[in-house]
Amino acid sequence: MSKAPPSAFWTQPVVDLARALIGCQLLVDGAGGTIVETEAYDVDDPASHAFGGPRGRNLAMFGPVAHAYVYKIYGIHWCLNFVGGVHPGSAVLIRAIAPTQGIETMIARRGLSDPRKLCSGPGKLAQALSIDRRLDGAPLDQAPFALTLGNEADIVVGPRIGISKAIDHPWRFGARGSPFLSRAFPKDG
DNA sequence: GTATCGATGATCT
DNA sequence: GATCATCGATACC
Repeated sequence: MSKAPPSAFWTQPVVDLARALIGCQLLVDGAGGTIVETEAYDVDDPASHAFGGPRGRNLAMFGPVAHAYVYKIYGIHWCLNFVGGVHPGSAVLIRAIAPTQGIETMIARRGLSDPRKLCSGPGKLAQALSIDRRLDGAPLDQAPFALTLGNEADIVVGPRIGISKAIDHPWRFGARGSPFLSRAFPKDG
């Protein structure tokens, strides 16, 4: 059976954490599935909201690990991050999930029936899992969150998506060949 | 298949 | 006023 991550899981380097989260199961109020795509954002990373120190919306990033950081982007979409890493201010963006539980609920929230489009992107999964500002700073080991460790051997790496700074860091991770990724990886095998 | 663009609001200069 | 860790609709190849 699956277990919740130990505290040491969260305090490993954030890039390692992003890789380790691939294959873990994430449920929010009973809806969700297997994490198939993540990105790491380090505290000294110009592309990170934490760059420049704690202020405004990024305060949750400097809070305790194993908590959520949720923000709104482009005035429309919510994005879910997991706070973790060696230093305060780093976090992992959850970019895509393979839906396994609460699929009917997620279909209703998204207004779509194609399972490949339910959670294949940060804004999409936030809508499918009903993520919004009320979960900013919420602990991941308590309801409505339920996170359990998983295994994923075949992981692909690539540059992060949608950023304009530090674009060369290969800090995007995905389950190779998954049909639930937000986009294909550049040099997939 | 790829390219471009509008929505819509918080944050930053 | 510009930018933004996005998405979906549209136009074109």
